[in-house]
Amino acid sequence: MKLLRNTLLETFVTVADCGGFSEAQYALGITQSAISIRIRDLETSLGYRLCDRGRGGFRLTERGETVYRRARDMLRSARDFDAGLMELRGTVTGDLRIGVADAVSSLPGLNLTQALQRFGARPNDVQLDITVASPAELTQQLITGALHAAIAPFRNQIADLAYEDLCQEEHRLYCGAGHPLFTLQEQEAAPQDIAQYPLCQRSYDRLPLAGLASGEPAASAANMEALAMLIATGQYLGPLPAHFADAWVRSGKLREVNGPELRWITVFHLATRRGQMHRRAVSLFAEDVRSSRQPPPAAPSPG
Amino acid sequence: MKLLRNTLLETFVTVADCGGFSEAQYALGITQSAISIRIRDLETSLGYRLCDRGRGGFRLTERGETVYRRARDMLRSARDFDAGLMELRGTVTGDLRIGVADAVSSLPGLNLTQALQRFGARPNDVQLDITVASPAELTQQLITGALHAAIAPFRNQIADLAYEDLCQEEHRLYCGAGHPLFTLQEQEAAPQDIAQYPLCQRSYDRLPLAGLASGEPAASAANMEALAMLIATGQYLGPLPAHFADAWVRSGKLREVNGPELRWITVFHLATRRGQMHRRAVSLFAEDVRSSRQPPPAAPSPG
DNA sequence: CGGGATGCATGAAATCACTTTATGTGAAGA
DNA sequence: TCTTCACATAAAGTGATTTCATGCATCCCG
Repeated sequence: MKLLRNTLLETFVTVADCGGFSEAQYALGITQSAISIRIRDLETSLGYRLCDRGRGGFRLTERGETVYRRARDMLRSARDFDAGLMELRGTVTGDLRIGVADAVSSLPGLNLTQALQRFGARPNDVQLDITVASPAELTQQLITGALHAAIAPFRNQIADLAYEDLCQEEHRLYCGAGHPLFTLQEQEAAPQDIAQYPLCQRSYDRLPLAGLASGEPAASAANMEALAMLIATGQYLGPLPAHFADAWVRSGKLREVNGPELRWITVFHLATRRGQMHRRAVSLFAEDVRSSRQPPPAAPSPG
Repeated sequence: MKLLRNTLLETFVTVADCGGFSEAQYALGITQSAISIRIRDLETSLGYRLCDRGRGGFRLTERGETVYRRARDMLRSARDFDAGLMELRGTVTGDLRIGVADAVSSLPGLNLTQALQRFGARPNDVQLDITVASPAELTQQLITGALHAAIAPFRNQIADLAYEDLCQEEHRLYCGAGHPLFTLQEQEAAPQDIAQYPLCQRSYDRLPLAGLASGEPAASAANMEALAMLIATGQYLGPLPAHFADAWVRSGKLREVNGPELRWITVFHLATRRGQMHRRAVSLFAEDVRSSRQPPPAAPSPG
């Protein structure tokens, strides 16, 4: 159902996303001709040009950029509005846009796969959309309404959002084959030993490696897999979530650096925009996430 | 221009406002027949009944109430969205909904009439809408977007809103003809004398009459004119803005009660929702309000 | 209990808006 | 120069909306 929509604006946003009229005709399911007319009509009623187009390429004008951003956000909240009205009927419909931090799938305290299964098993007609991004980006998107819920370690919490503790993640320090500490057997490395080696970190959300990091890390990566590769080069020491590094350790590519104070705990949260919970799809998903938490592993049972 | 609108929802909101189909046909400018069809279509696509109607009267259903509130708010922000796009053209259009505290027109530090004149003299095509309400109500309406700007003494300031000092208002204590203190000539009344008489106050936004008020005021009024009438009965003492009480004093209906600590200063603010200033109509109005402030009267020049 | 008035629903015809089909235009590239 | 590409435009078809005319149920009044 589409109540609060506008064909012209939707066309414009899709065209901007597709980067041209001819490409957009497949996304919109109408002919290029119709798109041309719609954009012309939109420009006419606005009174200014939204994009330069033609054989020379497609480009939004400055105003077009502004209109694009506003229209995209507005259409999103219009979809949510529609979904809210539909949910009064009792059914659960609309978009559910969730965002997660990276490597969240192997988090020991939370079985997100199970949560998604449970949500999908409910009688609903919801269009799921999952994004992976940094906590800062997730926060931004929650505020604008681009996301309904997000799961990540939110170090900086915002008053406009509601946070709920989900589980913990343990970070440890690792080195790769070829690193001087890699061959060190069983012994603990002293803090001053460690401090002399270059570190690598995630480009956002740095752990407080107090005393270790001498200023800026020598290398950084936005992605967890990429960070692990950096460490595996043997050139850097770097922190990784234990659950994520396990596979790398088992395959012999990484090795934990033991030492005092070399383990950190990060708390994962479920964040939602306050007042967003009235969307049933959102609150149901939150419920499914909660019930998919797993008790912390009380020492792995010896096989 | 109307870009992001929905005929069905607008019809429903208008019908709800008008309290029936036949009344709404004049407001909407279409026949009752068309209204009937629109409401039916809306109900069909939503899947539930919005209102009971017929010769037996018109009444929103419970869901209808919810849809009404949400639709009203959504349509308002849709109008603002449209206005924002139009303003990119350079013209100033759309709604400008402002709210003021009561008796703001005679405020000595601010010539609101002049501000409105200046705004109206600008080349614009803005539909003005002015409401009078209590500071608390104004705050609420600013948050929901029902108002773009408000002028009042905002004692409790909210983080979501931006406040700007405008001017001060002096409150004094008054009594009416027939009150024991009314005949007291020129002398000051002692605090303990005053404390024995019943007080009346505004039902919201009470002044800190520390030491005077023995608990709750004996009477209260939501409206300044009403409060003045209460005082004029001679039964109560009560605070009023000096500029407002002047006319009453001159006509002999009220008289100031002199005494130590019997004058209070209230600060008037211009409040807007943060991020609302990008609407040009709003920022222009704010400018006009600012430039219509008047320096505090440095003792009236003797004629 | 019956007549008139009121408030809404419905069917058919008219109107309006939007889409497609077919073709034109102008720039880039061979 | 010729072809291709990306969009613009005209004409005609299709579908959705509106009005007009009328029907139905309820309420008011005597």
